[in-house]
Amino acid sequence: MPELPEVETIVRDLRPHLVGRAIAKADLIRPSVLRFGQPDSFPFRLAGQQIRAVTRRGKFIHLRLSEGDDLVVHLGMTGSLTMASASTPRALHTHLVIDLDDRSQLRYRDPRRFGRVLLGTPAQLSRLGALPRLGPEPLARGFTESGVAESLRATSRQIKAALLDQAVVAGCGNIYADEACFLARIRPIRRGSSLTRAETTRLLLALPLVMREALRLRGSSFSDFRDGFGAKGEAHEALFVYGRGGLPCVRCGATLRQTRVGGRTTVYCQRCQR
DNA sequence: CCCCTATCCTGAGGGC
DNA sequence: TGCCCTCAGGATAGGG
Repeated sequence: MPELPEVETIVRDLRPHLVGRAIAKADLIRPSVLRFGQPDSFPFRLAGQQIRAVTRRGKFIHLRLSEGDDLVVHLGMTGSLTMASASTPRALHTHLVIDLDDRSQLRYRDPRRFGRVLLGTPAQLSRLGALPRLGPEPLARGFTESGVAESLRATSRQIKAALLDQAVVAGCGNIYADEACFLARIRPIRRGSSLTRAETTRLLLALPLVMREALRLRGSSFSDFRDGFGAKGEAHEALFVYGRGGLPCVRCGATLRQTRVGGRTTVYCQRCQR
């Protein structure tokens, strides 16, 4: 599941191939993936526009286009956005293909279809609430002082459920929520209101740490994640707890406990994490 | 307002 | 081998 480090890996991969390129043609193979914008006019609106910038906000990828549009992509659970040559056969579940003026292609694929594509000017997208409100960026300067600590300590929800809320922290998903809780030695099932200031501080230091390390390793590829060229990352081999329920804790050797928080599989060490 | 659960969807993996 | 069942989860609608 692409979270912040995976999405950032893709953005950095794609940026040098996309910026400055013009869109020659767009093929919206499965119109239902377009959640904002008109499917019928979509190809005409994109054709001829130049890609000016490729950026990320939370788990959203933004292609800023020359006529003022943003083409926005969210990868959901199983989405991928990759460069390909026009001669490569398209994989099953490819929903959008964009031909560029250098005869390369940008392909959007998403078997499970939890992802989405949006097209509009930033004003249109924000005016009609097409994009959700997003909290601070964990990798931005000032993250630990951004007010996240206060919102975590103010909620009665389980701390991991709050971390997964994109309005609280942008870009955090199931993997790195578990990893950050482990590194901070905090039980993910604790209520936010039960955390001390010292504990929220540890958590807000741990989250960027685990994300930077995952970014260095080009993301976690459990089943579906692929970078901008279709290759796997290596961060999943370095994870402390995610996917390791029932296995020994890397720190103390105790058996890692697996439960559910907010409908998500959650793994933690009963001895290390209080 | 706040919190929680069900829902969308396909493919992988287990059991028999 | 093949069939059926369960499970994985990001975002969000709707209920309590």
